[in-house]
Amino acid sequence: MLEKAYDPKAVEDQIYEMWEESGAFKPESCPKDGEPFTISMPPPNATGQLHLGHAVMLALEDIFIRFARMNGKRALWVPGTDHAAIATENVVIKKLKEQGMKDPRKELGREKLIAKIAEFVEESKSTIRSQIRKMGSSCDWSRERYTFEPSLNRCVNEVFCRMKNDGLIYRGHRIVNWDPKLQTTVSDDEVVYKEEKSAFFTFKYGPFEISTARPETKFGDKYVVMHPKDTRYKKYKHGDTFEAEWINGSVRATVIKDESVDPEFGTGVMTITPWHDHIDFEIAERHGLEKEQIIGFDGRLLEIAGEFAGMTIEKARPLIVEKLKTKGLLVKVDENYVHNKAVSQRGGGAIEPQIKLQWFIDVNKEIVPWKSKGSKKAANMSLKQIMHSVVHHGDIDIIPDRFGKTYFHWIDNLRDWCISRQIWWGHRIPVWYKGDETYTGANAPDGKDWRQDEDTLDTWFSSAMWTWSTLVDQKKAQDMSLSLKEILEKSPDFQTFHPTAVMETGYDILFFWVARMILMTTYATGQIPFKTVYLHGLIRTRDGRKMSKSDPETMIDPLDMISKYGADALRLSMIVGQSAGADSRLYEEKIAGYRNFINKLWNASRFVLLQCEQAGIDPKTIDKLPENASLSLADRAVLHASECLIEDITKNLSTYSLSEAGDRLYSFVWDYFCDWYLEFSKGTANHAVLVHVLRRILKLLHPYCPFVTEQLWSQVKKTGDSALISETWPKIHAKRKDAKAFADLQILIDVVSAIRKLRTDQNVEPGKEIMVTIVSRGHTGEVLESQEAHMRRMCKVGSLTFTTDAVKIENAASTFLPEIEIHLSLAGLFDADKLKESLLKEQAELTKYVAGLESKLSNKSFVDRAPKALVDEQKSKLAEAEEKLKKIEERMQQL
RNA sequence: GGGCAAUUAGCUCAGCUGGUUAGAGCGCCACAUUGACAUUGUGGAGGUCACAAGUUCGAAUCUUGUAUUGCCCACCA
Repeated sequence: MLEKAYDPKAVEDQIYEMWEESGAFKPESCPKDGEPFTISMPPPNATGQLHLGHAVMLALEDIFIRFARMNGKRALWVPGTDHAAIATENVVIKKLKEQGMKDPRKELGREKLIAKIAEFVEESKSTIRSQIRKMGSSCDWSRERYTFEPSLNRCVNEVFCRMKNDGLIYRGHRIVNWDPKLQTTVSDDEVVYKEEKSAFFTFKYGPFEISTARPETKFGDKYVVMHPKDTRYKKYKHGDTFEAEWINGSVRATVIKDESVDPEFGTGVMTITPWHDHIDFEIAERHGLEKEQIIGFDGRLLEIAGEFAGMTIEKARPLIVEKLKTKGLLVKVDENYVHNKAVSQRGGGAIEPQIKLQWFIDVNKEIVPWKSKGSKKAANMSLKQIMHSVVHHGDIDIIPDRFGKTYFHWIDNLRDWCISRQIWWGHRIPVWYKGDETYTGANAPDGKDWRQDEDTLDTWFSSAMWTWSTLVDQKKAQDMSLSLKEILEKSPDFQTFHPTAVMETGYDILFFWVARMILMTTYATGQIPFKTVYLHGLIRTRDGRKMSKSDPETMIDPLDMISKYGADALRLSMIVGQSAGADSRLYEEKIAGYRNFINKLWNASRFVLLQCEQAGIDPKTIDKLPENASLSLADRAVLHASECLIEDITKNLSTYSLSEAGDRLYSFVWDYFCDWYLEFSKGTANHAVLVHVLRRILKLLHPYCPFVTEQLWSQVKKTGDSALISETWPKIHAKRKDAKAFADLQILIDVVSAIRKLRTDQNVEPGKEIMVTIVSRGHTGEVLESQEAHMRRMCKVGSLTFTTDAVKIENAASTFLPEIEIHLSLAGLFDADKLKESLLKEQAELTKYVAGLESKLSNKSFVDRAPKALVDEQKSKLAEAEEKLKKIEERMQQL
C-alpha cells in the first residue's frame, strides 16, 4: 500500500533512471510509422547553473514532447549545451584571476587558455546534465550535442566558406561596438543602454557653438555639420573652411550640410567624430570625409591628444574641459543632462565604437533562391527578405502572434551582422593568410607560413545552426570528401527529424537566436528550422521584479524547490496560470499549492487502491468496464465528465494552450473526482470505474507531472501495460457520454450543498443527526429518491423523507431550489431568527435579480433582436426565480 | 522619439469571437476533524472589472480618448 503522503525525493531519481534505461526517450521506441516530432532544446550555457528560465523551458518542452510521444508520434527531443563564447571565456578568466593570475591570456597563451576553458566546461556540463534530469526532461541523451564539438565545427566551417564564396560574408573596415574591457567587438544586440546623468558642455568652435557630453573624443574634429535648411547658418556654404582655436592649437575646419542634424537640438551645429560614433561614421561615409582614431583599443587616448595621450577617458575628461575653459572656449555646462550610455551586456563596461577590420554577414544581398510555401514563386532573396517571408507567409508561426510584429520591426532595422570576435574560446574563423594571399577553408592550404585568422565567431553563429547541425551524422561530418549538402543527405536523423516541430524559448532571445536560426538554416539547408515558435516570458518575483543573482533574497533556485516540493509541483507552478509570451510571478506558496495538489492526487489513488484491497480486487486485473446500463448515476456521470475532459485536454494541448489544460485537470481532479465522485463512492464503490477513471487522469496528467503519475501508474496499470511514459493517449468513447446522468448528478450535488448550508446557517452541532424532508416531483424526485443512501451519508442526515406533496412545516429551516423544497427539522434547535435572516437576504437578492430579468424581458428591442434561445432561457429563469420567491414569501409568512 | 502590452477580490491571475447574479488559487473569518488526504473538509466575507465618452436592446469584453505601470526598438551630437 502507498504511504500516507507522496514523497517525491524517494521516487523521482529512480523513475528517471527507469525511463532512461528503458529507451523511452528515444524515437526508436515510438511506432515506426509515427509522424516525426522534434524539439531542439535551447542549449544552456555550458558554464551555468540551472535557473528558473531553464526550468520553465524544460517543463514546457517536456509537456510538448510527452504529449506527442503518447500520441504515437516519433518524438525526439535533442538536448545539448552551448559553449557560450564570451560568457564562458569571461567566467574562466575571472576564476583564474581569483586564483592569482594577473592576465591569464598573456600568461597562458591561446592553446593553454583554451585547454583550461575546455576542462572547466566538461565539469560544468555534467552539472547541467544532472539538473536537466532533475526536472524530468525526457530528452534523448544518446543524441546530446555541444555547440563546440567536431561535427558542429564542420558545419560552421562549411557554412562560413559557402557564405564567403557567395559573397554573403565579407571583411571590411566598419564601425563596430568595441568592448575595451573584454577586448572584443560585440554585436548590436549585445549592447544595452543605461540612462546616465552627465555634464553636457557647450564650447566655442570657430564662429559656432557646439555641444558635447564627450569632449575627449573631440581632438580630431575638423568638420562642423548643420542642417541644410537651418536659416541661422545660411551664410555658411557646404565646403566652406575656417580656422578654429581648439584644444591643442588651431585647426582648419570644414562646413558640412547634412539632413541628419536636428536643428532643434542644442545650437543645431555639431562637430563629428567618425571613428567613434555610428551616426558620425555614416555622415562621414556620405560625404567622403576623413576619419581619425582618437581612442585606442585599450581605452586610452592616442598621440593625437598631445599632452593627454595615454590617459584614460575618465582621467582626461576634466583636464580637457579645464584647458578649454582657460582658453575661454567653454560657453556653458549643463550638469543635469541625461543621456543613454552604451554598455556591454556581457562585460558591463562602456562600449566604445571603433572602426575595425571585421567580418560581417551581408543581410541585403539578394542572391539566395527561396520560395515560401505561401508565396507564388521562388526568387533570389536577401537573408533579410527570407527571414521576413517565412513568417509573413506562415511557414513559421509565432506564438503569441503579437511577437510577429516585433520580429518584423527588428528585421526592418537590421544591419549587417558583425560575426568576428577577438576572443579565443569559439569557432575560429576558417580563413588563412600568407603575405597578400588569402585562403578560405577549414584547414590550411599546402605550403608553409599560412596563418589562420586570429578571430573567433560570434557564439550565435554556431547556435544559429542548432536545429540541424545537431542532426547531422557525426561520422559523415568528419569525411572531408563530402560537401555539406552530401553530409545532410547522408544523415538519417536530419532527413527524418528536420525541420523541427516547435522551438520553445524565451522572448528575450527572439532576435539573438530565433531570427538567426531562421537566417542560417534557410540559407544552409533550404529548410525552415521549425514550424512553430513558442515564446515564454520571464519569471519574476512576487512583486514583479526581475530575479537577480546580486539579490539572493529574490532568487528562487529550482533545485531547492525540487528537493522541497518535487519536480512535478515546480512544473505545475510554472505552467498553470501563465500565458505564452507574458512574464509571470513565482513564489514559494504557489509551488506549495501545487505540491498539495500532487498529494491530493496521491491520496485519491490511495483511496482507490484501498477500496480495491478491501473488496479483494487486484486493480491490475481490471480491464473492461461494465455496460452503462448497469452503472450507478455517479458512475455514469463521472464517465461522461472524463470523456469531456479528454476532449478538452487534447484540444488544448494540440494548440499549445498549456495553462488552460493544466487548470482544467486541476479542477477536475480536485473539485469533481475527489470532492464528489470519491465521496459518492464511499460505501458503494464501483471498482472498475474508479480504476478506469483514475488511469485516464494519470494519462492526461502525465505530461505535466510525469513523476507522480508514473509512480501511481505502476500501481493501477493493467497487467502487461507498459510504463506510463510509453502509453497511448486516451481515446474518446462516444458511447460513454451520458449528459443526462451528468445533469442528474448535478441536481443531487445542488441538494447536498443546500442541506449543508442549512446546517451551517442553523449552527447544527457536528455529528448531530437531523431530519430532512424533500418535496419534489417527477424526474427530479425519482433521481433524488434513488440516491437516498448517498445523501444521508454526505449530509449526515438521520432520516430523509421524500414526498411529492406540499407539506406543513413547523420548526424547520427551509430552502428552495428549482422544483425542490428542502425542509430541515430540528426539534429543540430551530432558530427562527436565523432562518428569517437568511431568507430575507435571499429574498432581497432574488428580488433584485427578478427585477433585472423583468426589465430585460420587457425591453422590446431585446426580445426582438436577441437570439431566441437566449430569450427563452431568460424567460424560464425568470419563472423559476419567481416561483422560488413565492415560496420564500410563503415561508416567511409562516414564521 | 517609435512600437508592444497590461490595469478585474488584500495578493497572484482566469474570463475565447459582447448575452445567467463576474470566477479560481493563496490569504482572511467561522465551523469540523481517529474515516484516502491538516499537504484536509464544509460554509462565509470580500470586486461600481483604472477613468471618461461612444457603439449596442445589452459592454469586464468592441471603438476612441485619458491616467498609471511594464517591456522592446532607436538614440540627439
